[in-house]
Parts: sequence; structure tokens; C-alpha cells
Amino acid sequence: MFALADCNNFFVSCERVFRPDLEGRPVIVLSNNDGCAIARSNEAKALGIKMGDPYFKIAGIVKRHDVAVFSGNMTLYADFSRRVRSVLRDHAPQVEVYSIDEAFLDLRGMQECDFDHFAKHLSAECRRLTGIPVSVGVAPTKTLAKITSKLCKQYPKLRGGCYMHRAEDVEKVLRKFAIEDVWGIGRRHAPRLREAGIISAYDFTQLSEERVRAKMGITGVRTWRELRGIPSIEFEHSIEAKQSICVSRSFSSEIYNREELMEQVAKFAAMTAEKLRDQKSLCRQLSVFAATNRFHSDETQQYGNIITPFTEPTNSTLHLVRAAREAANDIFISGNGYKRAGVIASHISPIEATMRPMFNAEEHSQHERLMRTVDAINRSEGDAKVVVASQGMLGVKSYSDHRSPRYTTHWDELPIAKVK
DNA sequence: TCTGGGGTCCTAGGACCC
DNA sequence: TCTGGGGTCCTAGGACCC
Repeated sequence: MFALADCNNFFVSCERVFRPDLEGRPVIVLSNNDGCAIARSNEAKALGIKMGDPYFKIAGIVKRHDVAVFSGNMTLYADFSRRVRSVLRDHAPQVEVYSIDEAFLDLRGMQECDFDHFAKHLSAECRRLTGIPVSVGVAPTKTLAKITSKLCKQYPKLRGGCYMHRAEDVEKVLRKFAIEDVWGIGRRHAPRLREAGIISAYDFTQLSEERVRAKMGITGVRTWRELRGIPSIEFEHSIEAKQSICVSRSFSSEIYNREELMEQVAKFAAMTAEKLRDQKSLCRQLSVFAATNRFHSDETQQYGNIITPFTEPTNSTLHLVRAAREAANDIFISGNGYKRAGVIASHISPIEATMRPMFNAEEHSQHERLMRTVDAINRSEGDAKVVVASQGMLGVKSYSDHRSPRYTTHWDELPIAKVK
């Protein structure tokens, strides 16, 4: 058996932990730059606010219904995510962290277990110890566990946990489960399937394997098998290092100045280098892009993209910032307004498995020490205390007008600290 | 005025090799 | 006119996820 533990309306739930007055009220959390709604309380969903709705388009609803609005506070959410994971690890033999708000549990080591009781108990423990409501679905495959956890959200009677395994129960649930809501059926295939009369998850299971393979390839077959109760998606027991690392942002307003674009991109490169060092990796390639505002169709459009290979694998802020600035300089065209930019590190390998450079060994080790020292200072004194000068002294050019305090990680931001 | 960010896997086709 | 066969590696693009 597998379980999926899924935090309900996660970002909203994090905000509510320190704002219990918002219980029962519509709440949304916005993406970077206060651009789109990326998390909604049930009350906000009921008002018709959709995932990804631009904030300016729902401003009317927000005002009329007094919706509480928050800018994304990723530091806070990451800390709550860590707390929930810690509770999960205390209750299951194996945990696979799937996203910031979801984790699979491998329960194959727990043969003689009342899984329904287990699911409800785990949900209650997460709530008690972290304040976050979590839905726990247990089923014979990961895909079915996903569906089961959605049931928990739909039916409060299940008290946050449910075990689904009997064939007749599975069939009953799948008959009512819309095909487009199945994990692995995306926006591309769902309409095609619907046209072919495949409306429910159950309909999909009744197709022949050959037909599924022909239409959707091996990934479709996996989903098909999982819905039929045959585990076909691996449980990932260990966290692999990322194969690519990307830092990108939209800006609060277009950038028309060459040096300003170069500084912004340099910041992204510095953040990328830190992430590489955090996972003890090196990269052999950096790709830099900068794009104009795609929503302004009357203006000159550009999507500039430059790939820089490194002769030696690196995770040095100095190397990445230099490459990023040069690329941004080459992409920049005077007169264009850049609304979004980013960098992507790829061809990533672990530091351990990488050959030491044959030349410049001395310089290389000094460089490593410098980066270690910078990381140590920034960890203890707060982010970006030490930066490369060519990043500029300002932050990323973006709005976050409704950000809550980082209650659990930044003491100085607590409301009480400001009272004195 | 205002429209998110960060990943993975699969597949087809080209380059290249013997 | 005729113009092998098979294998690997790499890459770009598509589809999916939260």
C-alpha cells in the first residue's frame, strides 16, 4: 500500500496558522510580483477564483467579498513543509517528498495495519503538531492514493484520512472521478479522451492497453495500469540531486537599461550558484534568457537566449555571475523592455565524481574556500549580506505588497518585536 | 497600470560510429 | 542505375506535474 499526504490549500493554511481570524473567510495567496492567485481557501474557490487567475482581473471579487490577500511568503511555507515532513517521517517507514505540499509514503513494510485508522490518525497528528490540515489517502498504487486523498477533501466525514482498496469501492469511486482530474492526464490528452467518450477514470480503465499505448505512449499505459491497481510508478526512496536548476522572475515593470538587466540576471546567477553548492553539484552549462512582455503584442517582442558552456564544471558565484552578465549584455537590445529573465544551470554532476582540475589547483582550492566562507556568512547573518558587486545593491525588481511576517524563521519580523 | 516559477520524463530525429 | 545495417549519444520539443 501507498499513501499520499497532501496539505489542504497549503499556502493559505500556512497563513492561517498565525491568523486564526481568517478561518472560514476567503483567502488567497499570490505568485511572485503579486501576479496571480496560486493558492485559494475553499471559500475563495467557491467565489469562482481559479488557480492562476491574474490578480488585477479578480480585484473586483476580492473587494466585494473582502477576500484576504497575501503575497507569497516562500520562506514561511518551506518551513511548514519541513515540519509536516518531519511528522510524516515519524509515522511511515519510507517518505518520498513529491512537492512542497505533498509526499508519498511507502507502507509496504506495514502488513498488519488498519490503514483507515492509520490515515485518520496521521492527518490528526499533522494538524496537532504543525497546525496544517493534511489529507491522507491510502491505496494500492500512487495514482489511486492521489484520488483517495482528494476524496478526503471532498468528504469531511472521512476526517482527513481514507483507505480505498476493495475492487467494488475503487470502481464506484473511479466511475465518478473525472478523467481530467487523474494524475498524469493533462490538458492535452483530457479533451481528446473526452471527445472519444472517455469521461471518467473508470472509462479509461476499460480501454485496451494497445489503444492507450498508441494514443499516449508508455506514460499513459503506466497511469492506466495504476488505475487498475497495478503499481507502475516507482517509489523514489532517495532524493536525487536536481539535473537542472533554474532561477527566473518577472519584473514589476519593464527594464530598458542594459546595466540594470545585467544586474538582475547576475542576482539570478548568484542564487543558482548557491543552490548548486547546497546540493553539492557542479554545472557545465549556463543558459540565460530575457524576454519582453508577451502580453503587449503591440510592442517589439524578443526572447533572447544564450547558452554558455564552461570548460571546467563549476558552482562558483564568480564564474556564473560573469557568464550571466556577458550573456545578458549580448541579449540586450536598446529600446526593448524586458519583463522577464532567468538563468538555467544544466549538465550537472556531483562534486565528488568530478575530476580535480589538473591546472590551477591552487587557485581552485582558494576559490572553493571563498565560496564556503561566503555561504557561511550569508547563512548566519541573513541572505545576501555578502554579494558580488556586479549584482548591484538592490533586490530583484518585484512587488510583494501583502507579504506576512516570516514568523517561524525571522524573529525580528514578529509583530511583537515591533511593539517596543 | 496589473498576467508565476521550477521541475521531470519521453520521444523522434540527427550526428556519428563501425 | 545502383547507394547496408545497426548501434549509441545527444538534443529539442512535447507533455506532464505542483
